[in-house]
Amino acid sequence: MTPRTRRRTEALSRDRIVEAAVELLDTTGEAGLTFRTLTERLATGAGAIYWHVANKGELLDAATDGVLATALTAGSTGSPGDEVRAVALGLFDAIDRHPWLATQLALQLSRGSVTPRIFEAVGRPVQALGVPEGHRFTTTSALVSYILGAAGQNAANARSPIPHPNRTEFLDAVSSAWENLDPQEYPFTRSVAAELRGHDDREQFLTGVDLILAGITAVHPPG
Amino acid sequence: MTPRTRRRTEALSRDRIVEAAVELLDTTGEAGLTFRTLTERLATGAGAIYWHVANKGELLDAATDGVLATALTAGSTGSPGDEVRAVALGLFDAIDRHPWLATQLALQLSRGSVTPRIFEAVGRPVQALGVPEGHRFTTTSALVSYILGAAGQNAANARSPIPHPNRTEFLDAVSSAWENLDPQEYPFTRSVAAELRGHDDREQFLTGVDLILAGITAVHPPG
DNA sequence: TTCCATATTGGAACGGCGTTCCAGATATGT
DNA sequence: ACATATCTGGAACGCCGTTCCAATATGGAA
Repeated sequence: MTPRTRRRTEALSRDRIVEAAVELLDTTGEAGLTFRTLTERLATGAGAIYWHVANKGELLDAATDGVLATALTAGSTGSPGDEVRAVALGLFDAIDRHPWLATQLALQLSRGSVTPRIFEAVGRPVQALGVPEGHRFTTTSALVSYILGAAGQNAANARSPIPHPNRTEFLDAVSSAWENLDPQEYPFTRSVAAELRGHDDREQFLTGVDLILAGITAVHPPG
Repeated sequence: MTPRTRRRTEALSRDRIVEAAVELLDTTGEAGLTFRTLTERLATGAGAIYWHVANKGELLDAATDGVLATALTAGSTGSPGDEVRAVALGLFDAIDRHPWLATQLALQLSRGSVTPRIFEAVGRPVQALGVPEGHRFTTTSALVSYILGAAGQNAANARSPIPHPNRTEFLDAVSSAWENLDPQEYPFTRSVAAELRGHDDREQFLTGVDLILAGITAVHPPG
């Protein structure tokens, strides 16, 4: 089964290309993935890559699909509320690990298989929560919007232009900036600058999920 | 006051450049704004533009600032809940009119003056809603996340790769696609495909805002 | 084993992008 | 009026995604 003539390097394949693309995206950011860096990393030429992948968009789609698949494999254990939290956290953490995911999800939501996958994962526990027919689509949409919006903002912070050595220092800087805003124009923002300091992103994200869950049970009381 | 020697064309200025950029973004999309189309539109050279604007990022920032300013001028009339709805709708409509805003807001949220402006507009009525100190930052963040997430998804649909002649046809196509999904893997998504048909984006967006408002009053009962 | 059609590869080349550079034109202060 | 600072237009640079194609590797038929 071993080919008589051994290849110089491991055979190129769509999977190997996508894997390298994800690695480049994770380590060097969205701007770090170019066909030139990719050809260098894979020790090949552009034409070879284009034989396996139609264009950069398809490459990004494939990268998104792969990462998303592992993010959405949540075991359906616990109450519907717990499951919503689990799915939400799965997406949040995936976007946190791969900030480029936020951009891609925003771009792909209109097409492709991304929307149904996310919708299914969030909608199932929503239905189990007792949301009546006719409200399930809207309710699930609201949750998905929040999840992607919050995770996206988090990702935006992650790929901030100015890199910050540690999180405390970063929060201090933003908090101080808020405290120095014009008191006439920004009274509220100034007043919550202290709350910003030392908050945990994940925890805050979950609090938001709970807020929406509370709204769901308030609007659609169980029983 | 009129200069002795009349200019061939109206004098170039930062404002005129930003104005042209917004127009190009609105009419030809994010990819339609290039320094070449801009020089053509303004009948000048690249160097002239770079004299007034540092780079493309600053140009996009300025365009975002301008559009956002008009979007956030909401008269504070009505109950706190109404005001939250008004601010949310203002942002939603602005992003609907200028789909490129969604991308820019996601990019700029970490820096610049964008975050405080939005935070202030949303946070003031949140405070008026009776949310106690220590919860205001998190609550406002949740609302902002939902607003930007939902509006962003809407914008993604707007700049869909395949242009759709009318909305009904577009919804029919997506709805049919959902109904044809694998029954084993996508039972929920299939079951809500009908709800997708004929829904109104703005209305659905507001329903989500109300859901969160209901959650806020449930978690922090007034009085 | 030899041969050939097909599958795959590497790299040169193309047009378009953001940006830089600079010679010249235009405005301003004395 | 002239010297200085401001502003302009366009050529050129390097990088991008993508296309094209000659060269190579592969696998079945003869």
